[in-house]
Amino acid sequence: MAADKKSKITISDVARVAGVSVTTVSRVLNGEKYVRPDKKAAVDRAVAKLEYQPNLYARSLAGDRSYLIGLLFDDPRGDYLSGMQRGAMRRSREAGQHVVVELFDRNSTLDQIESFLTKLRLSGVILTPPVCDNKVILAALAKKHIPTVRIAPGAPYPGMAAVKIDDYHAAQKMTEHLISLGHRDIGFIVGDTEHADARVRQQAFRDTMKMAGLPVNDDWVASGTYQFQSGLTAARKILSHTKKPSAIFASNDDMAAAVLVIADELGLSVPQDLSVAGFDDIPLAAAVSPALTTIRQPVEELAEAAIGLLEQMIAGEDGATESVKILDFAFIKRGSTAAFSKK
Amino acid sequence: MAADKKSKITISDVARVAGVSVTTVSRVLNGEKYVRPDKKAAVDRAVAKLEYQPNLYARSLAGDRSYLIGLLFDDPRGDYLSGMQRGAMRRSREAGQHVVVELFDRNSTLDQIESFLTKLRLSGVILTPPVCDNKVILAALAKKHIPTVRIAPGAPYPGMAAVKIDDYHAAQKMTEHLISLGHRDIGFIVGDTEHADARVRQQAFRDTMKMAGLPVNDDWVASGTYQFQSGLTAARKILSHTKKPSAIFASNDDMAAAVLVIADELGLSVPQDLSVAGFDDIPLAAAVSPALTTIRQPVEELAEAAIGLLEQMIAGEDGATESVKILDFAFIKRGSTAAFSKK
DNA sequence: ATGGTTAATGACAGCGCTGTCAAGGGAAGG
DNA sequence: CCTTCCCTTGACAGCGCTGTCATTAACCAT
Repeated sequence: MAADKKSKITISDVARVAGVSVTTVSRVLNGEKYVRPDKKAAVDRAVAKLEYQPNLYARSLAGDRSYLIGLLFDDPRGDYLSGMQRGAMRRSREAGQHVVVELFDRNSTLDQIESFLTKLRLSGVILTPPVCDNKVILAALAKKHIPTVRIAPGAPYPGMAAVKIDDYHAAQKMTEHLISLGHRDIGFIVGDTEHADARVRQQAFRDTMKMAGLPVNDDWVASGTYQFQSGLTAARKILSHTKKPSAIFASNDDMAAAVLVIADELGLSVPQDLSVAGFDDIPLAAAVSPALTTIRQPVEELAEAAIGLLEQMIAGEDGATESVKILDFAFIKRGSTAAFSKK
Repeated sequence: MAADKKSKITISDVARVAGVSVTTVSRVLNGEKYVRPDKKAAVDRAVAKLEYQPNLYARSLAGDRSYLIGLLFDDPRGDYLSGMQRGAMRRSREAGQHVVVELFDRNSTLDQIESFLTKLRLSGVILTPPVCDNKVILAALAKKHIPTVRIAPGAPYPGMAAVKIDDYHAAQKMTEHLISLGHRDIGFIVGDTEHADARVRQQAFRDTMKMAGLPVNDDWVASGTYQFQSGLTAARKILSHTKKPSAIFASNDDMAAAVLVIADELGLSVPQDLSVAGFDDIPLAAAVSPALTTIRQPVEELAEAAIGLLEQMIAGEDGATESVKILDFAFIKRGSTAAFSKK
């Protein structure tokens, strides 16, 4: 197209070309009412012709708001993060916002957080687990009245929206799957209980076992941290007992993959001797052998939905603030689970 | 619209408390010279006392620069991205900058890129593969004179710094490892040749084989895209021939993991019947069974170094612009490679 | 002393935009 | 025909900071 338009063009250039005042241009840019259609058209034409780009910083300074959305996280599993970002960015672009990422771990101080927030004056924030349940951060956000959407949070937090899948239902479904295959001795690896979802998944497992009239043997329940390494330890612990379960349900795929490795070490073949189930459907799940039966979380969609809610909140739509959006999960049957066969 | 907390404090509040002019405060804030130590101290004290946070947008507007660093990528492997970000963020925070992430794939238009750049007026940009070799993006960045650091780029680009490991040397080392184990029939899976590193790794493999006086059998060279899926196809192709190689070197871990799966399918045991080598040392590499012998890229360090270089470029240090920083890789020996045993 | 530098500081004018307010014009109401 | 009210528009004053320039103090070398 036009090779180069160098000197930065401003709103007054647009005003001149469109034959209106800068105020009117500003109105059009911000979609305010009280602008006659013909003027609006003239402005739109001028904007297009000049390839005008409003100065983000001038807008932010004058309007006392920003066009930046913060995505705060604390070292989530890599694949989770990446999908989340992809979704958030795609949606933000449409909304004229940009995504600033920031890392907060449990060592972050209140000062750091407040400093970050006041400095960037974010127009909205998305919190991923486990930051979404970090009291300090939540309080700081609430105090500053920053629109916030939490992804897969634990307990609700007043004034903040949330997006999640139904972890309980999903974990229940997986447990039922194992039971329906004839397994009665089922082990479970708990995730990082700082994440609310880890607690819910465990609860669902226990409830479902109880409903089916099956006991949960504590020898076969081990706690992990959602990390692969922790899965190794947990699996070793569970499979060290003379009487072993015929199936293990791990709270996420990383740990389920670890079970596979330990089973291999112990000469147990999966799924003949041991069925293994995971959760999340990260790429790894399909990459291991046998591939993992798991639950798919629509990660990108979660992020997109979060940005959508944020937009509504920023726009001041009342309902949005307290809404909780639940997206569908998918049960993925692969080779790591099979019917129980006594031997 | 709740009446908010403490009224925002500005630079003039600081000036008043410190008993100096706003200009002087600004000088201290920006580390300019010509400020007497005692005044500087007074300002620092006032800043601390008031917990003053400069308004990012006012600074950007007035100073015509931003405090935002862009991290552009095009769907890199998840683990790579996550490490990259962690490193970039940690270092940026120290430098008072923030990281904006943005996705650019091959469908992004020049318009989108220019719009993004002029709107955010980034103070610097980091490019990850394969965006770092995207002509369109590079040209846009160069035209706007935005300080840019490329990570693992192909050919050098004038005016831009780069950070990388010595891919050639690393791939050479891996090839030598395989040869030293007694393998003579070695297969190779090429990565996405849009990434410069994929081309270099392949070249190193071929050169090293030649140096050792070993032929490269084209039946055993297959091309992939760095994705796990493509590794499946490539491995199937290579192992479909009657005469099979005794080792396969995949250009990254995802594809190496795929080789493991196919080997299992074909009843080949690793490493007894087939040695498999990867590259990158992503978490998956240690999670599969047997764990992969691979090359570790110091991803976070690469990102940190990139931000460091960016800082220098932003500060206007001459040498920085053209510098290429090479970080060390590490050779990781694990269970997937073993001495050749004829059978 | 005289002039020539360099160091240290402040006054002030914007940066490009939005919020506010005042004003003009028409439709509706009396 | 005059109000009243609402729609439509533009002038203008900042938002909080930095760049520029003028000014004074301090220091050297004549």
